Amino acid sequence: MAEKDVETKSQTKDLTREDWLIAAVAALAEGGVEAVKVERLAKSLGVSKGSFYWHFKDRPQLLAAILDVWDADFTQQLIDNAADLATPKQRLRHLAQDALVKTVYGIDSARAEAAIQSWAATDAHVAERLRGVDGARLAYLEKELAAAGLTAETARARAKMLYLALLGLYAARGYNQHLADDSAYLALVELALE
Amino acid sequence: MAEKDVETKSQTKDLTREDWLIAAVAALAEGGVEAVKVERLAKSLGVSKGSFYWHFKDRPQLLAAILDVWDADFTQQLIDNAADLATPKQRLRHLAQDALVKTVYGIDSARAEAAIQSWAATDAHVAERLRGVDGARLAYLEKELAAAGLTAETARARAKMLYLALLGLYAARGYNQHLADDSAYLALVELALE
DNA sequence: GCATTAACATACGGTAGCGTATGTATAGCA
DNA sequence: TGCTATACATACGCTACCGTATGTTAATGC
Repeated sequence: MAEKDVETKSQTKDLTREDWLIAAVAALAEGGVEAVKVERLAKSLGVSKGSFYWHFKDRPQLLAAILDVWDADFTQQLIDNAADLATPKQRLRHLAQDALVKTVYGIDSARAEAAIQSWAATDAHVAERLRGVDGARLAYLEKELAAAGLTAETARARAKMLYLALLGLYAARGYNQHLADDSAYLALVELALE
Repeated sequence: MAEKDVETKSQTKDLTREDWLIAAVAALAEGGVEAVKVERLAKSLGVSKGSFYWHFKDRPQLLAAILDVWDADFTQQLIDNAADLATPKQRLRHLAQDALVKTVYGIDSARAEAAIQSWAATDAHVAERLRGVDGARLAYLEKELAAAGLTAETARARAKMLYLALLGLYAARGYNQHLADDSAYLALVELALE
């Protein structure tokens, strides 16, 4: 009778490199980079680590690939989405909304980013990537704020303010739902636009 | 002259529980909770882990003690320091200055706090402690902002804004010195007071 | 229908870390 | 001088990892 049929899960299909990457980013968002372990991921995916070392050279390569996924799918798409709105204020409000609610592959991008931030504190390569992203975002914010009518000086200060608060909100998301309250941030955006 | 030269390697004296705690908080601030390892600390202190298990029951007890040290020496003292100034604006400005430059036992409190935040994301006990601290700080900020002449509603929103930005600044300190620029935060305090 | 290859599984050696058990040096005290 | 407590050091077994080497299976090309 049923001799060698189903195990714990429906293992009908082979895993792809992207399956591994998504699981890795999810683990990163949930537990930080220290939770991204080869054998733990294998267990959560229902395979052995033999699968991992088929798709990846080693753990450092996985971590580097995580950064690429994050850069491409979690940060780049954001600015693009708001580009087709008419006014700077509309674009800024839409961007803020996006930054607050965004999920990718079912992963809360805020938690992923908070994890990457604390990762950056102990890894110079990650720090450099993150500084690049910060710079691009700040430049965009500053540009839109200036387009909304603020002076160059004020736009620069307000952009930094908005971005710092967003980082704080990301950090707070992990442990303090009350503090990480989206409406407070949206109010701050309005304050920055005055 | 040279009777109190306890640093680095001159192991003429026994270690105290406090020595261990300070080293642990320093490790936390530098590498996060995952860097707080018994045998690593022992090596950095120039002793074996036999010393650790004399002063502490186990690693969880050390981590709990770290939280107590942080609560007592890194958070409580802050508010107290500003209490003897005359006006709410003065107290708020002084508090902001303190929050930005503070070091305890030679440890940058901002980095320590960022480490505790990411720790809180994966540890419910830490999260609860941190929420308590957040609540107290927010209440104080709100009170002073109200005393400075803002309406209750505005004071609440501005307090949250200031605090979120401070958290963001703490997070950024770890990897982006340019973004974590103190003068930008002090400007934000002035904006909040308008 | 046989060899090849993709996609794993299994087994192994090695390191880092935890906690325990036990040995040891030193200071204070009687 | 011997006794005791303090503050360690050393050695051990255990687990969670990493990476490698090699075995296995299912699908595919020819």
